[in-house]
Amino acid sequence: MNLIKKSAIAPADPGQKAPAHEIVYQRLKAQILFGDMAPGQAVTIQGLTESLGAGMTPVREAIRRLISDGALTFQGNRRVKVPEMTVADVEQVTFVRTSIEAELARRATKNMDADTIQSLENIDSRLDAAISVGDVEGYLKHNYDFHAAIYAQANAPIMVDLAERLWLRFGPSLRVVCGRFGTQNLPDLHKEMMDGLHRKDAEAVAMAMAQDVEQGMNLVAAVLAEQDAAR
Amino acid sequence: MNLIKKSAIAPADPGQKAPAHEIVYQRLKAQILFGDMAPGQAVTIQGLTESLGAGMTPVREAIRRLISDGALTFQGNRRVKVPEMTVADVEQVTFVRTSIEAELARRATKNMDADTIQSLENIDSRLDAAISVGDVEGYLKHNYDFHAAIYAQANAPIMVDLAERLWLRFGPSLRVVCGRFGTQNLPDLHKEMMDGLHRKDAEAVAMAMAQDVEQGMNLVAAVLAEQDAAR
DNA sequence: GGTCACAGGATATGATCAAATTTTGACGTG
DNA sequence: CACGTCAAAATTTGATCATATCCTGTGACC
Repeated sequence: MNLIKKSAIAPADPGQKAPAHEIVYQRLKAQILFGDMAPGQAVTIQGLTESLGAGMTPVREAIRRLISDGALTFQGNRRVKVPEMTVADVEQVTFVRTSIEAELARRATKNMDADTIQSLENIDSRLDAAISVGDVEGYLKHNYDFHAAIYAQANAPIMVDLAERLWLRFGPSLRVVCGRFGTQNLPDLHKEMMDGLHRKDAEAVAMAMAQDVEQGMNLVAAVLAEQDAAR
Repeated sequence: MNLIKKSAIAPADPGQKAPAHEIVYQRLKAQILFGDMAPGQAVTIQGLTESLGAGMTPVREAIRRLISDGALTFQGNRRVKVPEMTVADVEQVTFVRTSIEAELARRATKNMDADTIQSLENIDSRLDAAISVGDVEGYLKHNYDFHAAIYAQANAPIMVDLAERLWLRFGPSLRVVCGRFGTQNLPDLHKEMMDGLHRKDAEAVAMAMAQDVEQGMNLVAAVLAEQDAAR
């Protein structure tokens, strides 16, 4: 029997149970969500096999999933790139996000327990800290975590799945927004949400969520319009 | 220029430009949407390579895309199957579909031209014909086409994409509904939509669409509840 | 400016390895 | 003696890789 294990590419991986294509997918997803990818940037299979140390097949599968998610686009010729949103795209995303995420917030409020509220407070503190020191990646991560932690309480996996898919679409553009405005000038309504959660006022939380979403999307739209005008 | 075309495996297909994984994806999607797949049915890669005459890689990629679409589920053990919806799932799908598809109908009404209205009438006629003869597959196809043709006018690709994704989720269950109730007893509000389209009354069309969606989803929920009760 | 060859990259195949399910058989118990 | 339980072999299916083939865009050359 062959006792020599195959070359372990991933260094120091505690949970090596997940298949390679899953790992590749998660890593690419994180890169897209948290701003390592710029809109318009080309994505090549062979480039990823090197940078991620994985084979072609897992990378191909991960890319297909991300294309289906809307996180990458397939440009007829068989090249793949990070999509560049248009103002019309932002408008559609805004409509759907407002609808879905407000409802998720509403449902989450009803299931919310004290422990989760506390951990939300913690996440929001870290978020504020990241904002104050201009840590863009930290801002993006904690902001995502804040929303995700709320939605996780909604007990609505399908809606969460759809919401996540939409985040993947505007993730790269959010990075651009941060580059343009800096983290200091990114308002949010997290405090209002926390108020509503403490009071168990589902409608207040839903409304705050809707406004939070709209505010964020408006910033994205503004940057895109600015870019269009400059061109 | 090379005038000799590459060996065409598929016989007599004018558009042989599509790559294998795309063809496999489209065929599986159609099978899921139009009822060739039963909820709970196992999907094996090797089975598909045989039944579709394709290699493993294209089949794998198509399956990943469909998993991302929610049309198939990945059961931890790395097996794949057609998902079985729960009542809670139906409820979530209903909420989102109502919101998105009503809005799509609203927007489509504003862009609707006479030719498209005519072709909608034609589709609806074929739909009625399929209903009256109990042609389940025809019913599913034409019903889908009717909705798709409306949404195509909305000029909102992202929302259409999301809507399509939701159709893939409940497609297999719809087949079960037809098996339970027959096509005769499946009401719809297509006539009301057509009325609204002729009058260019976007709100009326949106409301009819919302009711149509809700009605259909209620049937699915009813069948699922029945199955749960029987167990 | 048009054509052709070349290079980079994507697609597709089959082989090989690993994991999970199913089959099979042995054993103990009622 | 029949049956149920458990375990290990065998088979089925999934995951990954290396390689071959094909497409697309580019640049050299006429």
